[in-house]
Amino acid sequence: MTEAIGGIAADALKSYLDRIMNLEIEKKAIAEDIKMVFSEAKGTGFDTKIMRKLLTLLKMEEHERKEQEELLDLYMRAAGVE
Amino acid sequence: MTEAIGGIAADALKSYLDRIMNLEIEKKAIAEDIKMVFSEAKGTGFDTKIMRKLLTLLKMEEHERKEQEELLDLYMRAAGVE
Amino acid sequence: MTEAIGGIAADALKSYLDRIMNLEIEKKAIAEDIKMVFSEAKGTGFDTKIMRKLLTLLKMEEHERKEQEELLDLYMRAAGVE
Amino acid sequence: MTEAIGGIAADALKSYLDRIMNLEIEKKAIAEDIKMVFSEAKGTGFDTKIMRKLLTLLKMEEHERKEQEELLDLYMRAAGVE
DNA sequence: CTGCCATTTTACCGGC
DNA sequence: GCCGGTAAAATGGCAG
Repeated sequence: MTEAIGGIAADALKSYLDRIMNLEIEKKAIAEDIKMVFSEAKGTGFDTKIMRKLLTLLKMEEHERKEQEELLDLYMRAAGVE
Repeated sequence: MTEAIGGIAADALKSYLDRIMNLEIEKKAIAEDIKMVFSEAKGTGFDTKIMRKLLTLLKMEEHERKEQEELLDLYMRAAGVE
Repeated sequence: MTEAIGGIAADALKSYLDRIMNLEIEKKAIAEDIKMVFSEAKGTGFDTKIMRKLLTLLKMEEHERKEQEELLDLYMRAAGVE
Repeated sequence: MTEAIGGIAADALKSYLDRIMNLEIEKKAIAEDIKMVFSEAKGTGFDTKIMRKLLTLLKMEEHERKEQEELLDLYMRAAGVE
């Protein structure tokens, strides 16, 4: 890395950084698209917060979900929540 | 043929969820690409940690520039310059 | 605001900004303390993620909680999740 | 006298939750104070939006300085300067 | 496997 | 009073 300044390495580095930045721009654009879909859904009366929760659950395996619920239940009882 | 379940347009909901899930897949693919570029850079001897720091600095400079412009805008508006 | 530069208003502004920044420092310190408690809890074997969920639930009114659950349920059925 | 519920030290859990909740109350109080300062500033004719922008710029400059130092550190280490 | 960093989610504030 | 954007918190993922 010490020869990076003014050498071939510097060009390579710039190239890598450029590629990354461009990809990040693309990624950001898609994130925008996602936001727009949510916004559209909201405009037709859907609750986006619930939609997000639903998406999370869809990604989760069932046993994983059950496990979490049980643990939460246990903690609630331990904390004295009825 | 929108089937309503409990007052919810089921088809519309499914469509939104589908679109979002597909966009998320695309986004993830780009994230993978970024990772690969880093990995390639690492393979040619670059320090990814330094690369990341450079990227954050570059982004911050850009962001700062933007903030300053916005501030100037606000000032002008506050001063009655339309 | 246009007389702000070099006038009394500038001093007032600085004073406000200072007060705010100091308060933000205090706030941040407390946030650190909270993190430390979580970290301590984790060290004695508790699952901090579940603890956070529990805290959220404790802050929520019961009817509010029920409402959200029912809505989620409705959406799940609408989306065809069994 | 730690009572165990399902293998959970109930007293310990309650204690952690209490400490966290109290700290959160303190934090919230400071947040209120900050709000009051903004409100006071607004009352004397300042534009809170501009104030917020200034604060973000100030924070960003500080942050950037820090990042640059860290980057320099990294460079030196990469160059074998310990 | 632990700590760090990015992304995501949540809460807040100001405007309409 | 809602809604949009903006800052803080929390979750998840990654490198070391």
